[in-house]
Amino acid sequence: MTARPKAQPGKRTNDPEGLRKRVLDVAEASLQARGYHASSLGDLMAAACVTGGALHHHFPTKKALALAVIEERVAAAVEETWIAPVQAAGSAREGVRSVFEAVTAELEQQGFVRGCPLNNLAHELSLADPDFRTALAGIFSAWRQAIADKVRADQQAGREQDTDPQRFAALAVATYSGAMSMAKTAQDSAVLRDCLSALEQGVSSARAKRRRRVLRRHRPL
Amino acid sequence: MTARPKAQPGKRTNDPEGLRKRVLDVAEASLQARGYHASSLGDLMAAACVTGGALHHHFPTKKALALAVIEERVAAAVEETWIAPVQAAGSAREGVRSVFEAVTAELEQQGFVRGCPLNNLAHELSLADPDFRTALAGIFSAWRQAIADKVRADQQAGREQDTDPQRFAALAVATYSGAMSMAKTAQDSAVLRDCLSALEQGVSSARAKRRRRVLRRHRPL
DNA sequence: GACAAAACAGGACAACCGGTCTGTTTATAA
DNA sequence: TTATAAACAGACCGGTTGTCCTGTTTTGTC
Repeated sequence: MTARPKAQPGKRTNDPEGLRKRVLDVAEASLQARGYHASSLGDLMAAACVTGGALHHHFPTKKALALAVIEERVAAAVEETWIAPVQAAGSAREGVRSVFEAVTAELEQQGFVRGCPLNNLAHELSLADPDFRTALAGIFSAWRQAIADKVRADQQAGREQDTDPQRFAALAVATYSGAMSMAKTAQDSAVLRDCLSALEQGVSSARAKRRRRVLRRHRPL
Repeated sequence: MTARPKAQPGKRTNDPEGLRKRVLDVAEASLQARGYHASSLGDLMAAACVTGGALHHHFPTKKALALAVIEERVAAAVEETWIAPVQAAGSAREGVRSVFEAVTAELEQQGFVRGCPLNNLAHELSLADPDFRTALAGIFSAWRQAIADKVRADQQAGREQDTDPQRFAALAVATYSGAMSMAKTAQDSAVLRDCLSALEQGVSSARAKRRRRVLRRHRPL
């Protein structure tokens, strides 16, 4: 049984910020787990222990609530798990690798793949509403931009001369998004490791983590 | 105004297969455009000119209908646009490239990005229902398998010795899925080209789409 | 033609959803 | 204290959803 915040009917204390935070917490979790259309305001109200009047006071419509989650929570999540670590890393390549590994390790530990919040909502809402689409596209853009900027910083330090910043960033984000999509569907994070390995060995050369098997014995004539 | 099939109330002709096909057509389009939860059976019935009784006769529940779309239509779409072309290509790498280019060209021509049907549904339904998840995971698996098999065929022909089939396939599918996700959100297919370029030049070297450059001149100290 | 099963028509219904509305309580400032 | 607005409570409503149910028609078979 999950602990319910706010219960005593005795007294009441106005706490707009706290209530707003509680609603956003619950909404963020529900949007991540069930998506937009499958999340009902009734469930959210019950989970956050908030009445309809209070909810409507802070978020006039369901769309407004979801938009707030996207702009405040999803964007922050991308910032926290991707942008900041990449900026703090020794290089763009190293940053991407470390985020991949950190996320993979976290997924393996908790044994359940919830998927990328941004991608989850992007797929469901991009075509449904232009406001949603714009907000989500902005987060994707900032994500790629941060990685591309890091590549440019590397280049100014004399490294990564042959790497196109924009393309590298697009590939990193796309690979991560797609890998998380598969991991979520298969409920198995192994594909994330495969993708990271393939990314690192440059798609073409392998030599791989262990000895590759040669077996160039029988070639079809 | 879209043309409505079946209209004359004069006579009626039983056509189970045709009706079923019409429903699946409409359902496939709606699931692709609006997703599962935002697609109402009422709209589908109207669009396909099918009564509730007929719909219920062929598909007892909404879930059964969506499952049929996934197993018959989405799987077929992946087969048609990815698996078959890759198998028919001269090599795995060439196959991946040609599909990327074909899809990109098609998107640029129609000026609208609907996204990948498989990924769209995977994000919305993977966590919602285990039956959905299993069906979608199977398609992802077959997709990767086909690419990996092609790499193995290349290897038996003496090529791609340093490529890990499984990892290459995972990277190809993930990159495509993620790129489509961004393209859909931004309503711009440019990112697909970026990803393909980055994929082809092996992530590490840029110097444009031809000639790999070696230049192991300055190594970071 | 008789009969059974499949194919289809169409209404009914209960549950639910999101939004609105009115009223009450709390905080703020004069 | 008093007025003023923000913060919250809680019931209410119209519309929609997916599903079910009872009939009717068509089709195939003997």
